Amino acid sequence: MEFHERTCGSAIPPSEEEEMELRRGPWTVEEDVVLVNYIAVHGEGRWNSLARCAGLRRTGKSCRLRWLNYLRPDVRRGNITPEEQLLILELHSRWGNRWSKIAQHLPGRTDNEIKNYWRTRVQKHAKQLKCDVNSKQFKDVMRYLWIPRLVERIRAASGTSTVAPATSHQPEDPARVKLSSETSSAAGSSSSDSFGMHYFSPPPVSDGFPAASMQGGEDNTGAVTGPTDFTTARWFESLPSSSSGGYADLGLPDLDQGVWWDDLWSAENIWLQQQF
DNA sequence: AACAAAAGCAACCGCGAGAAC
DNA sequence: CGTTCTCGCGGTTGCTTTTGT
Repeated sequence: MEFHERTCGSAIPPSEEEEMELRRGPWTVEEDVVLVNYIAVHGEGRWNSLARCAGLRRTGKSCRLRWLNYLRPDVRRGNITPEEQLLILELHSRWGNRWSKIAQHLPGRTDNEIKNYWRTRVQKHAKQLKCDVNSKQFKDVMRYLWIPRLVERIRAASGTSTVAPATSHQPEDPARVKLSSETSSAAGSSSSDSFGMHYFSPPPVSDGFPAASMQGGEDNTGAVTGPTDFTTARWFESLPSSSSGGYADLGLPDLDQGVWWDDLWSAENIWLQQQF
């Protein structure tokens, strides 16, 4: 990192009084414009001096956060796709709450967005099941119900028998096509590679999830362990499919719709009682 | 239609790591 | 080598929007 003071150039330096009154709370359109324009000319980084030089009465932190989470051109907004849900579940089982690390594998998604997704969607339903998100019970639900269901949906959508890596273009999703062409500037430094790397690295046969997942944490090295010897295709093929009387028989509603959850979880509760 | 509760999300905070001085 | 500064991460807060009554 370099910490040389940014010279302010033409920007009018705020007076001491102004500097004392740092703005907080929601950003205005005007502030956004200033920040975007400034970064377009000077680039990002050195956020504190950037904030000063741009004439923004914000902390460097605030500017950085606004840029990374909202203003960056490659930020993706909108619903988390089933592919992304699947990846989040998998990577979280691997690394725990390492949101930024997880975000590196979801181009255009921010750590904040993934964190919010986890807290609002996943943790909520762990609570509904009266169990901890890190508990074996909940992970079994994810492993045996949620993830297979997502995989099934992805397979159904793609019309193929294998899970297409998220980097493979899906014509119905222009955003993804766009993103995949922008991977060099996307959130992760190795986004195209890593995203396709082990799009969904399936659990070892022995105990389902990778070891870390059952301890509710991350591996000590923090390293991506890479695809297991149990290939995606093999694991995927082993899953029950709708045509073979799989989870579709539970009559689970659409995963993308909020309403499906309650039904799903009640169905899962029943199913789990039968299984465990 | 009005209100309350819940959900979703943007933004802030505290902390630790690492580089510069 | 200690201090200062910046950055980035994860956790949390609180405002806004949506949903339910």
